[in-house]
Amino acid sequence: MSISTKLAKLGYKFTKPRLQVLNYLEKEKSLISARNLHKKIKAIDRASVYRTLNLLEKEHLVNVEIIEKEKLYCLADHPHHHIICRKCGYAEEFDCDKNEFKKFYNFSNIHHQLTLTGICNKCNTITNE
Amino acid sequence: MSISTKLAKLGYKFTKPRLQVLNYLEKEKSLISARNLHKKIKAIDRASVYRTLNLLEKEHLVNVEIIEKEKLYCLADHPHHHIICRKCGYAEEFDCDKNEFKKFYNFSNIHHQLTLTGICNKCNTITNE
DNA sequence: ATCTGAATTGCGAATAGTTCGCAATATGAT
DNA sequence: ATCATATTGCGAACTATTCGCAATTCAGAT
Ligand SMILES: [Mn+2]
Ligand SMILES: [Mn+2]
Ligand SMILES: [Zn+2]
Ligand SMILES: [Zn+2]
Repeated sequence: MSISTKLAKLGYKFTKPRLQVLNYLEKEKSLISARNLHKKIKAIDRASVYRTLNLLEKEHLVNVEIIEKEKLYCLADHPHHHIICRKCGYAEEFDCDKNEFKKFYNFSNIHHQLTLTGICNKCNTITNE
Repeated sequence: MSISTKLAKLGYKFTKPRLQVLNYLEKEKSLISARNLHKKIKAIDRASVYRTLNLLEKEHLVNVEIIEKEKLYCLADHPHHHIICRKCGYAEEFDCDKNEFKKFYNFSNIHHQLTLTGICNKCNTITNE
């Protein structure tokens, strides 16, 4: 089921801002912040970008990672996380095994947020030459 | 080696604000934010609390988790993470196996940030009664 | 113990990401 | 087409954090 269909099923109206944000996220292969998303979609307001991303987050349709207080988003089409270069922001995905976190009997409704950061090969080379 | 000794070794001055922050963190069994730390140590300035925590973070002497855009700190005396109740903020620790993240050959100097959130037993009971 | 230069502090102003209030507009059910 | 209401755009507001800078404190040398 496409994400826009999911949104409709959840009772949300299918508006131009939402369409544009979804379109962009579907193209984007990496992580993107609200701020950069807004730069890319100049036609819609900053607040609408934030509101749409919040909605997608609430419905678990995007993954969120926080780097330096800024939320970074990508579509949650499959369970995964990212490792992000602290120098240049380059990101790679890796799969996520949700079962890993089943062991916490004292809590229910467990969510998890895992972010790895490092220095990518390219930046490492630049630094050391 | 005590943390204050470590700080001295790293060339930092041993000041009243730093002492007070360290003292408080050593007592604290849970996670605490800069804001709440400042409430507890009224004698020192907000900016000094932030500056000390940043210093401790840079030197890897505290663990940091971000919940709703606020950084939460605890002493990094042993490798661990927390699972935090989304309703009341109650936190439990769990051990961390750093070797888990060695597999990312394309990155060096890997750091990781893992945060679990859930609803604790107590809050779960309250909600359903 | 005093001196001294550098590190650190406190203060208030500034910043950055995000949210809010509200009037105007777009949506989709009838 | 009409209508109720969900959503938008705009600017102002909010919150955690940082910054600039003068005043203070620290630690090492005398
Ligand atoms: Mn991704
Ligand atoms: Mn802890
Ligand atoms: Zn890089
Ligand atoms: Zn709770």
